[in-house]
Amino acid sequence: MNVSSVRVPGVNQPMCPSRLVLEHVTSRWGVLVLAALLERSYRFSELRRTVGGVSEKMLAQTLQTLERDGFVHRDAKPVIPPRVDYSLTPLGAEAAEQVWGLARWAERRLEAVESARETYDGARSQAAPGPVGQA
Amino acid sequence: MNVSSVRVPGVNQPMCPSRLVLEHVTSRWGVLVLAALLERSYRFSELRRTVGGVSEKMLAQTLQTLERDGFVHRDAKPVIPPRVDYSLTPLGAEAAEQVWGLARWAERRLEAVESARETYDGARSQAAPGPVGQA
DNA sequence: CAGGATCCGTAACGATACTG
DNA sequence: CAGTATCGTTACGGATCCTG
Repeated sequence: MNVSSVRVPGVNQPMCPSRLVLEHVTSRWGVLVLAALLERSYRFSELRRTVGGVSEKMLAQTLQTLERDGFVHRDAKPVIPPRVDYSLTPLGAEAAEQVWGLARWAERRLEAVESARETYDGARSQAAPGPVGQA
Repeated sequence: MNVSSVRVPGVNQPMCPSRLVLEHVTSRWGVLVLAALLERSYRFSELRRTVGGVSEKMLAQTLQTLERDGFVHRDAKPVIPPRVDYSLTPLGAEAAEQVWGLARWAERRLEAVESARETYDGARSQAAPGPVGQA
């Protein structure tokens, strides 16, 4: 795969298919769901509480996407009240470890990034004096 | 960092800051820009052509975000017509290799994912008979 | 040529209500 | 409990115009 292999004339056209997989696992809730399931399996609303801040709709949608891609296994027990357990497949565990690795890298370099941001923002406020203006 | 460290009551609240870094580097154009710059430095519209399908606005925005995070170096030469070269900082090279690694993983597992999707889609069409209905 | 400002359509997202 | 359906909002992304 090389960078030029994209194909996006108008809007969200296909582009390279692996890009889609990447977007699924790095999606806002995808990362958190994978990370949570890396530890153990969860039920739906249990997962919802654990992740925190995710709507039912988005959680369901995220789980379906991840299930369709073969990353999570959905175990729906035919009981009343319903009980559904979600867990990682081997492929999903791989995915989870990948994104978790990336997340840990981001965390390790967070200080460097924040430092860079301060430098950047500082340099910009020189050009456009703010409350500290030395006019 | 653990999954519960998120904080998103209403909308796009802060959550864990490393999540932001992750979103920047895995963003739609962020990945492609980093990947492109991994090979060599580029000028603005050169990069625009290389990535393909990115609008001026989004490319500028992506580059600014990446520059602010300390991932890309912006070298604006004071000439007419303007010439601006973009390249990776050491930190940016690290980021690029990380996401590139993830992208390559996605590519390696693409077949497994697509196979999983077929299984998933196939199973669903059993429940809701389509054009192949065996009624 | 590099990019800022503006306008606008789309689609992602969140909240709520409802169903099995 | 585990979702689906609907609706309103928002912000993301693209096209265009314009300036240094």
